[in-house]
Amino acid sequence: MSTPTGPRRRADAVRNRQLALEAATALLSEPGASLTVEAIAKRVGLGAATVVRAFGGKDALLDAAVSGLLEPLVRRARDLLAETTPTRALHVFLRELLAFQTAHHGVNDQLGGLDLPATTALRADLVRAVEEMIDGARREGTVRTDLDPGVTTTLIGQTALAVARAQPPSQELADAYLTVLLDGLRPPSAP
Amino acid sequence: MSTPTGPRRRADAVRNRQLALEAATALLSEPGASLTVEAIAKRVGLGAATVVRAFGGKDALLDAAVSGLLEPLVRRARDLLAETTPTRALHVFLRELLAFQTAHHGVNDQLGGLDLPATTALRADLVRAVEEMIDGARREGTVRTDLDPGVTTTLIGQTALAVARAQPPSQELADAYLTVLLDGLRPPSAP
DNA sequence: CGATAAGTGAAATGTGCGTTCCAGTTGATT
DNA sequence: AATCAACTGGAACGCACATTTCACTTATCG
Repeated sequence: MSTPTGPRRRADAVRNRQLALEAATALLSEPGASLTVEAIAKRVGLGAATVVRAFGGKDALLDAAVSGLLEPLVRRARDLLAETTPTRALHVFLRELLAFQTAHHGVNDQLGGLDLPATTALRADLVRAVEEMIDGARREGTVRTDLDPGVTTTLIGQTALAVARAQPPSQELADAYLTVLLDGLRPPSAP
Repeated sequence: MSTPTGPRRRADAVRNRQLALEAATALLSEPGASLTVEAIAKRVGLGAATVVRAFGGKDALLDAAVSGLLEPLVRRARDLLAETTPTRALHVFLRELLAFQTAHHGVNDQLGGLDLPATTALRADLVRAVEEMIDGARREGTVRTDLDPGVTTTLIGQTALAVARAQPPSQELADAYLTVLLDGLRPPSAP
């Protein structure tokens, strides 16, 4: 496929687009951030119009920002699945997922009414990867099989969201979640 | 204390106030409900102004509605503490708490930026009751003691919230949560 | 350079929502 | 029935945001 030659893009516009993306990404990790276009613009000394235009709308900007955060996480999940046993992948990944949610508190908070296609797709990838881990772990006998696999996945996802919503989010709380979740997911009579 | 004699209150105003409260309460249990003053008003055929005036503001209306839902739950928690052992109270109450969240999906969803004093107070009561259950259950040896009690309470509360946010909320999911949570909360080497 | 299209941001516009106004209506009291 | 304060709801207002406009600026290229 050939890169379609659109109208010329000026270097400063490209740089401003990058600045806006970084500002949005930074705000996503701050608990009380307002996440308005003006707030994002002010953070890098741009006008609101410039920020919006660079992405064609606020939704697209946030979609890009969230996707940028999610992408490495999805890659990590896939890598773990390839490198190690499902059980170990599940344990390691859950720890990292909860740490991610603790660090990027705002990622799932104010995003309710927005249309974020790339983010939605990445989330689906994440769910698929976790399902694979659970499926494998069940086969290995380290995860209980008396629950529906899909329900188990949802449970894990919602648990991750819950960590992000705690006030304040703390690593201690995330650790407690992980401990309880993993113990609760074990087969009722396993070591 | 004597009831302060304010201006006369007409019967239809009292009735409309009640209608508005019921409409708000009903909307709180509907997943996709918009929860705007207009939506509440339209539901009972009143004007938006009337609905707002009856409570002195949207926040006060929702505070009353949510409190009305929460009150029986708090009473139930206290009753269980008085009637039975902490362990049994914890198990029974958790099941009912999750059922409540499943039924009243919207209660915690769109309420972020609002000021709800009565609701906040009731929530604190609820937290206190659950803390008491956990404390007692720990003493009875049915809940693990390697986690901070406060963290354990937060964990339970966030789990309840997570149930409400699932799409769609189902009793099956709530049951799965309960199973995993209770198994995970047991001391690592208990039956 | 000089020409010109791309880019910029302050201000204008549009939208959704809670709240307030006010002219008209209605329940209560005598 | 007559009076009057309480009540009502459509319209106006205020506010917070996202988005668009447009006169001005600036990077880019011959």
